[in-house]
Amino acid sequence: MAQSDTVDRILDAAEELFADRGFSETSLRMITSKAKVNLAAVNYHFGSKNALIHAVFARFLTPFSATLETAFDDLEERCDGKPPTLNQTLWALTESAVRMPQRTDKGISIFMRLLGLAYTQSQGHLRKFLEQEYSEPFSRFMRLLKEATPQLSAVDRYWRIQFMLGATAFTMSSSDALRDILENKLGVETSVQEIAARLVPFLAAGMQAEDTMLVPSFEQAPVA
Amino acid sequence: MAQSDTVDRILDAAEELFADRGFSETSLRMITSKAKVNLAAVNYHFGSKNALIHAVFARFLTPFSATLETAFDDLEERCDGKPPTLNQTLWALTESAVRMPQRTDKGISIFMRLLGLAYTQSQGHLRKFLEQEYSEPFSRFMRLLKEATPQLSAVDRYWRIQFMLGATAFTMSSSDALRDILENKLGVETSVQEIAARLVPFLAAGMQAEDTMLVPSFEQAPVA
DNA sequence: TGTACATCAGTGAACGCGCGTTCACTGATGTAC
DNA sequence: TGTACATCAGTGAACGCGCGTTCACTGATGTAC
Repeated sequence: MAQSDTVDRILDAAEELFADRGFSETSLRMITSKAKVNLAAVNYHFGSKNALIHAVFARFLTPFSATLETAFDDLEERCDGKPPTLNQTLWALTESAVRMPQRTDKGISIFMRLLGLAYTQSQGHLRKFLEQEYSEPFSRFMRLLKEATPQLSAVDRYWRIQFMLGATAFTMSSSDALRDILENKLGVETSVQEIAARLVPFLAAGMQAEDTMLVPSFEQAPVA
Repeated sequence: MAQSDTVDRILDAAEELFADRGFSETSLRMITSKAKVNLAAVNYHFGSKNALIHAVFARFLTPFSATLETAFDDLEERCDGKPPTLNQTLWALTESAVRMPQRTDKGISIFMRLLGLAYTQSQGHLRKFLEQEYSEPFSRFMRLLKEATPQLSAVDRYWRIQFMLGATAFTMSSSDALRDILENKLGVETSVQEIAARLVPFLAAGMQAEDTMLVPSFEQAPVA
């Protein structure tokens, strides 16, 4: 074995296994045997299992957040002064994700599934790590969303952003399984790009929905 | 201790811990000590940890699916012959969930969070169990969605249903945490009912979005 | 150029721990005769 | 009414196992003099 592709082999194996099975369902023994590497190598190179999880995220999030920053820079420049629209903002994010240099062909779906898991599995250490390292592009995205939806109250906007995150994280995080079902049931193949192209209009429409609380038979129409 | 509230105490404790931390992060020792019950009692009454997980789901899904069936019956009767609208269908589901008799005040959010986890954590046995036991109301809901959105192609509808499920499962599954943030940041209290009241218009708008693929700078506008 | 030492990637085996599960047992209650 | 037995909920202690981590060690490469 060459000198230190060991680190990369561990990261590759861990990334795929984590995406497949979640963090606590993936043992170091699975990772090291998939990576064809000694069990102790993980602790030698990374220090702990948690630190390995952080490294897996850092490897794709660091370049992604850089790409995203420049995409937002470009967008704001093109709009000189005026705030970008919701569609433009969502597409800037989507494009950045799709255009990221991929290590493998299933790169994006692994990447999305990991993000979904980060939100979903209750790994306190990971959430803390992500907040520390990547709060900046996240806040910027939130600011752009805010400027693109001035008609929404803060509370409405807050919840609709959660709905968007949910639809995205959930769909992308199970997209391999979903795509399989779709291919079997409907005989259609779907790329991540195509899913994104379907998702963005859905999200944009949801974000901009009128709050018509004309509800057939609900006890009391709640706050508008 | 009385004769067999043991079973219920185990179910109560398990339900709450699973919702908080996920399945594999919750040990039988946590459950039995929270329930103030002997460790061996879980295997005595349920047979295994997996069977306990199934029992937790069955306890709330069985009455819920009954409620849902009658809600759909009512709805279809009221519409006599014509297919119910998307809004009516979504509200029938929402109302059934909200109206379910609750064991505790945080009943619904636990219930929603468990459903989210079921989708999200890769517990093969659980998915199999749910498909076996509750496929009927699920298929019926899918059929109603189909009839309420005749303008959509099968593929579009498929993906948009995934987006809806994602937004719902994700939001509801972390709704306690989200609500806390909201109360701290914006000083607003939000009930599950209010979240639902915000979610339904978002979903309906997303489902009925026009597929305007007028995209600023995406390499190739994908299939419509 | 040759020797001594330091550094570093990697290894094999073991560590202690918490896990789900099992097993022999208890003690209360119900049933048969 | 009294005795023998069966049933059943629950218990305490232990089982074997897989986990993340540690530790003493190896062997190759680089550096100092």
